[in-house]
Amino acid sequence: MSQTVDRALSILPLLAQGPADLGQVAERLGVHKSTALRLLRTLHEHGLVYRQEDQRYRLGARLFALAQEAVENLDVREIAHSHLVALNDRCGHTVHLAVYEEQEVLYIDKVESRYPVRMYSRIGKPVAITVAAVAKLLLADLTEPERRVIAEKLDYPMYTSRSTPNPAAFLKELAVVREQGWATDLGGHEESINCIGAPIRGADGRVVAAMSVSAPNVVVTAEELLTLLPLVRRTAETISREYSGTTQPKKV
Amino acid sequence: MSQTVDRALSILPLLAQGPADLGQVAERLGVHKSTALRLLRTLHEHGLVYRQEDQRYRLGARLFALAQEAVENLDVREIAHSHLVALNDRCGHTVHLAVYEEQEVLYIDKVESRYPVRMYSRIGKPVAITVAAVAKLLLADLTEPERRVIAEKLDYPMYTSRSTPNPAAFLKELAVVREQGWATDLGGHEESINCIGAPIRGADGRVVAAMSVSAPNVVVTAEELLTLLPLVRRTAETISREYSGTTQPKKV
DNA sequence: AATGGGTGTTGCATATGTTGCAACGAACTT
DNA sequence: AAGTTCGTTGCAACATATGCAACACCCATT
Repeated sequence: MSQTVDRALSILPLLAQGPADLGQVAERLGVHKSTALRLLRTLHEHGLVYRQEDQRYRLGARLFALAQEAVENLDVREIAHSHLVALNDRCGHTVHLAVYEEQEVLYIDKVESRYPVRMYSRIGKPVAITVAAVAKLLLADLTEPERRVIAEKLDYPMYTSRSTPNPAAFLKELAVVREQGWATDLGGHEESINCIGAPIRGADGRVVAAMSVSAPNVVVTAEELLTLLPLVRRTAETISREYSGTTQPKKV
Repeated sequence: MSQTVDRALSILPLLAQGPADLGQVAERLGVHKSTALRLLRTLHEHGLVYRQEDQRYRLGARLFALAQEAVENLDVREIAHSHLVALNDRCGHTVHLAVYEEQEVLYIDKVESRYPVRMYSRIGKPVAITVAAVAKLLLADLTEPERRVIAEKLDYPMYTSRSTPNPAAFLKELAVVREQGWATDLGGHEESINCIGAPIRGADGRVVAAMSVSAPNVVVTAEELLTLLPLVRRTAETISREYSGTTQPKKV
């Protein structure tokens, strides 16, 4: 809606791919060098862009700080955190919390496994949306037309032989998840890693977040992991209740 | 330099403090509501701002993704990571990697402690600059006038009785660190937590990053932690060598 | 040494894009 | 049903961002 701001913001994803000099930025933006310079300067003043010694620009430090503050202000995260830690204490595995936002699912909290073999993931990292247990839970709660539209739009990378292969399979899986109220990812993302997850609901019953427990085969088999399901579901329900409680007196 | 972009970007730190509605944003920005609306819309299109159900705006998901991509593109981090993990394997404690940028020191990587008692920190979080071992290392490498200017500008919160109290003490500490080539934080941030750190240098000898090992008193005493110093310094030197190697053929 | 291409940078006139206004609509209170 | 409050839209006036051309600078080449 605002051309100038639009151009300035387009620089960010561009720099996310790697550092670039003024000429490159101007070219890829389709504007004159002097224009690009002024936009970059403004971004720089706000700390979103950093100028390294070789004069090239890259993303700046304030971005981290902003993302940091943002995540700490999420209500669900705050409420859920202690419960996630408690769950980790009991089972020892990696625990994740994720939300859905604008076509993306992303982790907003994580408690690391106590076992030496850990799975790779990071807060803020977009989730493998077609296979992750938390993604299935969050998408399963959308309306049927929404689910169809998104399922069609997605890519279906075959991380492993057990990855969700296409929209039809994904929609079917979402229906199952919706029905049973929990989800799994059995080697669909990484051959040797299994997850089980459960939804966290707001006062109106809608899914506001999803949590999961992940563990590699070498630590526990899929069957053993599934025995934790009741515990995971109870934890999710506890968080749901607490979250509903605090948000019931809906502030305006 | 660009008024429109400047205004738009000023919205981000504003929303970092918590969600706000259109009126609040317009007021705190000092512009008309319609103007604020258009800026917010542009930010929204780029995913930097999210509109929650109650119509209020808060920071959006893409911020995380951007910060994520940015951190993964840092050369030092990539080179250092495996060494940090190896160090953690050997000693079990929390390992941090930090850089200095525009008056701030921030963590860009972290390997969690294997012990149940962990210290709180998060990648992207600005470091307690007056006490942290990594901060001392990074600042100690600046020129003398730079150090003086920064030391004067900083706040000196007394986290504990052993926190650095004022600019003079800080400058003195930096001189020591600069001389000896390593740094400590013995209960200066959290009474019960000690850290030891070492610098990572580029080909020209300048400090490009700093790493540290942190452990709470309940796990190891400060003396025991100090026995790890040679190991930490060796690791930092290994990383320095590898980093210098890759950046020697200075790209233009 | 001097020249040439490659950067990033500045001042300026033009016109493009942004602004505030006022009026509308929707949702919620009284 | 009238009265708030909030978000939204179209429009005309103005301020602001734009591209240009010229400059400054650094490095490599001759």
